[in-house]
Amino acid sequence: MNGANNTAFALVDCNNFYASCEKLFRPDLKHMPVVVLSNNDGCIVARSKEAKALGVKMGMPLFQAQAAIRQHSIVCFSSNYALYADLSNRVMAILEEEAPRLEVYSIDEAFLDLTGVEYAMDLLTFGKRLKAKVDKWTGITVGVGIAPTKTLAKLANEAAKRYPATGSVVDLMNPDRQKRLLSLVDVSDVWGVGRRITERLRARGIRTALDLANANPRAIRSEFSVVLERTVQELNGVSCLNLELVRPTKQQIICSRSFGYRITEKQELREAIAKYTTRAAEKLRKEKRLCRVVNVFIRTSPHAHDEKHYRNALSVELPNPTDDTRDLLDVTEVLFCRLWRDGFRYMKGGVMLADFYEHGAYQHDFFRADGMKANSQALMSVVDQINRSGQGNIFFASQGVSPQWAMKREHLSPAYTTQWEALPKVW
DNA sequence: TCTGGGGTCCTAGGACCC
DNA sequence: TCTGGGGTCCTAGGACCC
Repeated sequence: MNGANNTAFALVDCNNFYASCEKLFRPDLKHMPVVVLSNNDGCIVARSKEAKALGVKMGMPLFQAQAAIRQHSIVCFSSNYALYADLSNRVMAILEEEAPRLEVYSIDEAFLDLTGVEYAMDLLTFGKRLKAKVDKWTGITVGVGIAPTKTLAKLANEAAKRYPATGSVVDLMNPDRQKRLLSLVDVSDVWGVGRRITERLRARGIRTALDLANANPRAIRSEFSVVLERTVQELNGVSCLNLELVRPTKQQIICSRSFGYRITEKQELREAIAKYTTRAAEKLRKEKRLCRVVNVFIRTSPHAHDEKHYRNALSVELPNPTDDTRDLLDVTEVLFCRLWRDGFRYMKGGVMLADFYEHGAYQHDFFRADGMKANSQALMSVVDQINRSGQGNIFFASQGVSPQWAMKREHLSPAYTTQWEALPKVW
């Protein structure tokens, strides 16, 4: 915690990021309403500003939005993460040039440390220049919120979106301006205050962000948690949340998907679990870690009220940590067979890895045969290289050859920036 | 018919130990 | 007759985020 602080943060986030990425390569859609769908084309996860204006809600299931989509000719895209990740990297690279101390908070947001910048330049001017540069170089428009704490920077960024007169850049360093904004913001719009906490705060008469800022931090701590206490401090300009410059290594890796249709055959679900195991193992090796705990879960749809439900999960602790796909497949196969029950329509399954170790940092169990398979590292790195090369894929037989359960992606855009064949053509 | 995926942090409560 | 209390570790579940 910085007691006497002169910190300054900027939060830069990309407007309607996924929808903007899709529009970038389709100038014909420039003023058209566009939405981007979640995996399996299930829900709406991003909306262009035209789609928002038509009342399309975030998180709405596609089938519920169908009528509006047809009526207003809204254009739908399946999510294309290769494209979004690539454009995100471009935006982040530009931000880093301007403010080297930055934390990439999510695919479309970054916190920048602007401490000291005010001695060289007015912060509002800095923000406007930053925005102009990203807009011009990438075609992605961003909003910028500047404040002494991360939580206030989030609110400044919200205000930049909400009030067009700001030109999408808001400097909230001044305490009087902070108070004025806080009084206009509902407490549910504060970062870290979700649905549950909003209800409980309202019951105590705390309705606006200013009410929360004026609450007694100690009382908040005892009635809620240290997390919300920090939020109160942050709203008062006392910085408690520091910039995380290096991404902390992951604590767990999850690979799970809803299926394109309900699965009733054991062999199909087995193949799906094998596929997720393989993907999780790839992620694990990318993190350069070994894992010791493996968890498998399967379940039916929680939304289907007129059929029987089943959900279950099992984990196991391995004798020795591993990153070898073959070891993990052995384990998830056994767990899966113990989980499987006939007679259900399965909607989703997944694999979770946890309890990570660095290579060489783990003392192998003396009394067990050394778990490491011969040539494990060499084999796995060859597999990873081939699969990354784009020249083809090799996979383990247990995944099945041509899975029918694969994701539904009926509205996928081309890989504009990551595959030569898909580059847009200019005539 | 059709409802995402992948994370983090905190807390309460039980097990266990001395 | 009367049977402690404090500390640590682990796990499940809740709440939040994008």
